[in-house]
Amino acid sequence: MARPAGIKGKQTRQRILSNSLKLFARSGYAAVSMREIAEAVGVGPGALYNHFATKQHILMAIMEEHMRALLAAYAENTTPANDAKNDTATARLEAFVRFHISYHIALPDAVFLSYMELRALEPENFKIIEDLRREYEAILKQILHLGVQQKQIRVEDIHVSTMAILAMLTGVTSWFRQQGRLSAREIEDIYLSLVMRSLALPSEAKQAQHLDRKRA
Amino acid sequence: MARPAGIKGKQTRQRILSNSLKLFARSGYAAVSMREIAEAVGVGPGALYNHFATKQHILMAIMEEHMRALLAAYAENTTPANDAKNDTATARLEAFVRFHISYHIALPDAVFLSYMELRALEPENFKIIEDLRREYEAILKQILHLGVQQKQIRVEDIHVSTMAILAMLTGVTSWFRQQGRLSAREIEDIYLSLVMRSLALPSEAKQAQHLDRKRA
DNA sequence: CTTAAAAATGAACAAACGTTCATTTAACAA
DNA sequence: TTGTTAAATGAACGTTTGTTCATTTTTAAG
Repeated sequence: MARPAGIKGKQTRQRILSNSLKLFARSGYAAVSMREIAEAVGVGPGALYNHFATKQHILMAIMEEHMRALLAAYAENTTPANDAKNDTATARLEAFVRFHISYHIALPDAVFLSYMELRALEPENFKIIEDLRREYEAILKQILHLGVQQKQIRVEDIHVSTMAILAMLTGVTSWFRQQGRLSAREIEDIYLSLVMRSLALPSEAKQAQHLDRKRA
Repeated sequence: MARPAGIKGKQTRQRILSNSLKLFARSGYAAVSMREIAEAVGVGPGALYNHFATKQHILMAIMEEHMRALLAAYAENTTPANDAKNDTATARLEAFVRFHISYHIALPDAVFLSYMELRALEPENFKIIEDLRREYEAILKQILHLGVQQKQIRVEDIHVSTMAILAMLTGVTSWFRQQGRLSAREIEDIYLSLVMRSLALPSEAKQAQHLDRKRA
């Protein structure tokens, strides 16, 4: 009887999300109008409301899907097989740093938006995204905890170190350009060295020397 | 109703700036209306235009005054007398980190705003603020250059390291709360340790070797 | 084909926007 | 005191805002 959830509809929904993401990231949520979004998608203003109840719902869908995709990508990156190999804090830390940098370089708009527009979320939506964010932060925090237990790293304060390292790593999105002089892999290596040394990891010097030789 | 007694223009100007700063930092430039600002200041909407030509002029005044104050504060912090003592990159780096953290903890709203609302600036205003920002970044970059020359630090890439360290330090504003468990000085110390180790300073390397006797 | 839901339209709405302006008042110099 | 000006008012203007809705078109099942 009823028309099954049209494939055409899902396509438009995706186009609304991707175009909104671009516009929100460039100009900010409050500065983008529904008419701008509609024009970018190539539909009339009213069509947007067949897929999202309000402008806020568009923002929330972008943020929530991004945060869940981020957590899912990390979970997949850290399969049981990989986790068995990465039984030391050092190995897990390296895996985390590489994952974080590469993911953030690949999706700078979504990362930027999810950080910048938290304040545009209504309280109940804010709470949901903030919880997902804390879940992600907890991953790194646990790695640092493990590292301290295993006496592989030394830090003054686990919480502050977690926040400091995440800020440093996420900051890559503010200057990285796809056509720049450094490849994604090189940037990974540089950030990894900075992080490893900042945590006073024993193998840090070895790693840094290795990179020095490669560069020279 | 009309002009209240004992109120001077300069005072109102300052009140407009400070209230706008609070509102812009909380909700974002585009999401704050001139009427909201006027209400916070305690005047009618029209009164704002006796002091600023447009809403954009208010934002620009806040940002430019903040950036110039930041540069002036660093210049004052680094007097010729202090600079003579701090003739090593290590000493200058410590001074920079302590200055940056304490300044950013003291004025989180202005820092946050000047970083978040760059995109709300019209092109010519954007260029002015971006130049001031680069001027500040150049301070740290020069310190790293000096450190490399003096062989006091070792980094894979000076530019990336500069951006990474600044992102890490500036990130303190996103989690620091005045009533938290750590004092400003303790936070300074923690960030300083992270930065010093991440740049593989000789004194820190020695400690790292101590922890890693096998390799030493 | 018929039918009914899904999707898109674009005019319309009330509210809010940044800004203007004629007007009134406070402050100060002469 | 008088004259001038900076400061404040609040209604008003023309736009733009997010959203709604009657209507039409598209799609696919029966």
